[in-house]
Amino acid sequence: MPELPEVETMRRGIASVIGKTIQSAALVKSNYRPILVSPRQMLCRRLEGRVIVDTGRLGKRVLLHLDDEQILAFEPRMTGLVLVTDPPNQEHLRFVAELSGRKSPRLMFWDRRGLGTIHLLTPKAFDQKWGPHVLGPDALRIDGTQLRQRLGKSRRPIKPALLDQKAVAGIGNLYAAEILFEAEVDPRLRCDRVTKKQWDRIAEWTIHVLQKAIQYEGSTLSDGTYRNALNQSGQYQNHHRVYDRAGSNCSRCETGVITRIVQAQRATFFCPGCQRKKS
DNA sequence: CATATGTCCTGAGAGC
DNA sequence: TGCTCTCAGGACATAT
Repeated sequence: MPELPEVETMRRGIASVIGKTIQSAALVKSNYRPILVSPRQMLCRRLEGRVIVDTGRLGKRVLLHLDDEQILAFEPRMTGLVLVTDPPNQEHLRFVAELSGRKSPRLMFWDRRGLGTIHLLTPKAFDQKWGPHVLGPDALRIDGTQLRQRLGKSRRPIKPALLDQKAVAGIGNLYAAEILFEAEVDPRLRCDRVTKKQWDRIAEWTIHVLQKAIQYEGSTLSDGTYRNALNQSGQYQNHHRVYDRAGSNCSRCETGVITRIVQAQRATFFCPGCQRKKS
């Protein structure tokens, strides 16, 4: 489940496409749900001949900035991968762009479950769809004041609130759990009862946890889907302290047992010993 | 407006 | 062994 660290790793992994020209592009799967590709018509033709001038990331999306100012955006959602090497299989390959260069480089989008999206957007359309009025600040640049402004009056529990991309962009289910563990905040605590100090701690640990996860090239869970651009597993799963560790002893308080609960239809992992509801 | 729930999708793993 | 069923959680549509 690509969240910010996995998407950032993908972005870094495709640096070699910068400066290359898209010679041809094709949507591979004819049965790919049309709503997931926008525009439905002409997308590939509008790409042909364009130069990729830069890569970027917006929350959990990989961006390619083109020389005509259009932006090609890949949104991996659950199982999507942006690749410059062979995908895990041919069956779920969704998009291929042939690029200029001696080694005939390719840029591909592979997606086993097919929930991911591909968008080609003008700057104006991009802003309307994902501008600052839609998405919150990037999680790597968040601070406690911003979090408190955006969530401090909410009655939702803090953990599902951190998944709200309008509040802060890039955090998903896995890292929300890790962040709250490090910040020692109970995931069930209502936002409007989180103290200023706690918001600061949550923001600090958000940046720290995500940076660390980027260093380890993201988390490859037991289904093995997530790979970096060189088709290698991430390593941050070996550093998870709560996620998918129900039943283990807490690595911090040594007396607590990591517990799995369900919040807003999503699994939450935490240590009831050291993430106690306070304030 | 804020918040909750339903939907899409595939394949791993559980349980019989 | 082989079948059926549940579950995983991105973003967004619809309901409350």
